[in-house]
Amino acid sequence: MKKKYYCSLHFTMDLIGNKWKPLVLFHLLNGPLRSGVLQKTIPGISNKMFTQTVRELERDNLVSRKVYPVVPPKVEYQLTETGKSLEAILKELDNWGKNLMS
Amino acid sequence: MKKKYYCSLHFTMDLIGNKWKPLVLFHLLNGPLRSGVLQKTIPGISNKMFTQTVRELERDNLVSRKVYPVVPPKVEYQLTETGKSLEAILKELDNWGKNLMS
DNA sequence: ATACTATATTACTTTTTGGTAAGTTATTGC
DNA sequence: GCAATAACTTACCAAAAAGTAATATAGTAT
Repeated sequence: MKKKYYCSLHFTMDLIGNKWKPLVLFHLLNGPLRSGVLQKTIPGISNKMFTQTVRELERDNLVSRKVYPVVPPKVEYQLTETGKSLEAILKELDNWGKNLMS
Repeated sequence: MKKKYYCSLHFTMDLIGNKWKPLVLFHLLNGPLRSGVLQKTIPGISNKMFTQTVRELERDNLVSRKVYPVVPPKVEYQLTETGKSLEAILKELDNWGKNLMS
């Protein structure tokens, strides 16, 4: 570990504490998605931010990236086991928002 | 609501989807804290970011702010009912990080 | 040979975030 | 009357994040 964390929540926030990562992970809960499909499930995310977000999630071993050697390219993203371990939390966050919005 | 959300998780992330807010909320789980004490529980947060974070949490009704009319000033922050409803999630996020770090 | 496809990457600019340091307040204690 | 106190607030600047638009790739279909 490069950085020192004063508590484990701090570590968690460094991994998924931004706006887009939980959304990307959430949309992968039902199984792998092609890059383009995943991106379209998240209106408002720019091309650049999408790529950057999945790159970081891949680096942190929360999603895996599978490239099919075809043309035009086909790339699929799916949750790793670590990513899947966030399932309950992601659904609770979604539900919490649902209750609060209504 | 000003913004349109395409899913409730998006709404959640707009409320608490940054690095500091979950940390502030987490440290208030055990009860109200004075401003200075709360700030010191979060090493690395600057004065400005701290103030800004609690202001936004207050605006969004996740924490309440109680000012005691004394000199020097005394200000306490505590979770609102809405803030408390995040307790389980915050603890799970902390635990998730704990497992992953070790 | 040109256009089309999906998935990026890059350069450039704008916007947002964050840090530092100084100032504010109003009373008490010296 | 001056310093000390807690909790800000502000101005200024630097750094980081994010948006836009152009470009790359390499087969296949026209």
